[in-house]
Amino acid sequence: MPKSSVSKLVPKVPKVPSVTGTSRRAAYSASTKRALVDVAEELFTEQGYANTSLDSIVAGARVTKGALYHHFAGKQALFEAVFERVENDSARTIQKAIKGKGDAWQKALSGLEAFLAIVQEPRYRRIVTQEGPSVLGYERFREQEERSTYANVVEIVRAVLSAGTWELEEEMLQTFARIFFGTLSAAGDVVASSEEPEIAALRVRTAVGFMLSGIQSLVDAGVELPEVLTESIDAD
Amino acid sequence: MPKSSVSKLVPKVPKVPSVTGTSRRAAYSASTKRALVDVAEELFTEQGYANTSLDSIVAGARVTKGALYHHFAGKQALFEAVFERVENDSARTIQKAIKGKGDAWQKALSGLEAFLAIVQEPRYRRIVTQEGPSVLGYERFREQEERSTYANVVEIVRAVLSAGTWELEEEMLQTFARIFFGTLSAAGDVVASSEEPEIAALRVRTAVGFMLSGIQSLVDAGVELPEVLTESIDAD
DNA sequence: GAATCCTGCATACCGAAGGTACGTACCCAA
DNA sequence: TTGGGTACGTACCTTCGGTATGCAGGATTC
Repeated sequence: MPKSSVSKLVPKVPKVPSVTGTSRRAAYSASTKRALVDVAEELFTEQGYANTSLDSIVAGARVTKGALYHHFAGKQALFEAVFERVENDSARTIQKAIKGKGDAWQKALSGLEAFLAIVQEPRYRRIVTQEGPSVLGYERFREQEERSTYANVVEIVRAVLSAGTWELEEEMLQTFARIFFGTLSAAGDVVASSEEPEIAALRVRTAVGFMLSGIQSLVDAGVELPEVLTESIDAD
Repeated sequence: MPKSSVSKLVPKVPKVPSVTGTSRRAAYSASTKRALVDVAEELFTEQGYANTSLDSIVAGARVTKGALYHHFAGKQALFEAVFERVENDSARTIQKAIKGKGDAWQKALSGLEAFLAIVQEPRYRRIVTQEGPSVLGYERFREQEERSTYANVVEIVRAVLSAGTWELEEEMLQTFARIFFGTLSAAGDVVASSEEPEIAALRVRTAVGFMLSGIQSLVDAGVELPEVLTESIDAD
């Protein structure tokens, strides 16, 4: 579709740079970059990574591939930018939810609610949960995760497990956080893929609360290690 | 690379079909189909789905694309065949591990061990965990999962939770199984991505055993619902 | 056992899509 | 005003999934 005339409308310049703050040119550039990420996020969410062509993205952003390859190294780099933004947004939302809650357990429950809400968002499901590991590769996926949503879970787990009187080594806490993160992801998945999210959320809260209260009772009782497999622990 | 002469070696025909059992032709056909799945599994595991070209697959199987498209509808269908085989193998391995163990908790622990071993296999990590959801799409991914590895987890959870005296509705059990499956997947992931799998496996057993024993203590005590969020349950 | 049928491939080709090389307009500084 | 470099646009290349078609040779029928 040759539509080469009137190739770009006027983007909204956030502020008026008087002398040498942000130049006019830089503002335009940032705007088109944002537009590319916006359109990419939308199309990736709707159609998936493989089924979204760069042509459709640049068409949606009303630029050409030259612009895209000026701002990003390639399709994967563009996806990574989208991925980071979704993750950062999600992490901020969770952090807001757990901030100010005094009790560690209250934090945990608030965090659970926030996480359940986020994981139901189509963009999070598609871009982070579904396509993230495949497109970015497992290594980069975990790296990115580590710095955003997962970090919140670590803090929650740390707060909860620190309530007990026993000392906990960092490695063990990381392990616990990782596993609990998997628990939460699956929990969110149940809700998100359910035909009745409300009812499913009730069941999920029950199940997770079940596991949590089980841990809580152990922490309160001052139990240090599960008796179930005490024999296999002495090698540390 | 034109290498059209001597295009195929003699495949091993399993049995001699005397009258109308399995014809010679059909044996050849099944052999080339298996060869395609074999090579595809190997290349998908090593390079991932997107980075593996059909040309390299058919070259590895010493056939052409004509053969591939005769046996499979396309690249995705070939992946699905590989996926199914990996899942079925894994499910069988787990089932062997938990068979014959009398106690429900012994079954759970044996199943955990088997699952941890499987999820460390490169082919399972890459094909099922990493690329499965993206390539097959979430719907088909869960469908396939439902019939194989996940089914074992459901049985284990059912056995464990039936140990209590309380009755449990099916929906709640499914929810619990899904969440616990997520827990196990994350647990396996920790081990698989660790630089010291042996030590990581110890920590994982401790953490999962922790959660299990927490549940166990509640089941033994006859607790029906966690007190933590009793107020949000009465809507069922 | 000869003619026929049909399966099981091979060959050649097409179009889409990611990526690249190069040209250019225009903002900014001097 | 002029040089320079950023921020794109344009044209093209290559790879790869998919398709249409041809054909050989084992199976079937008589």
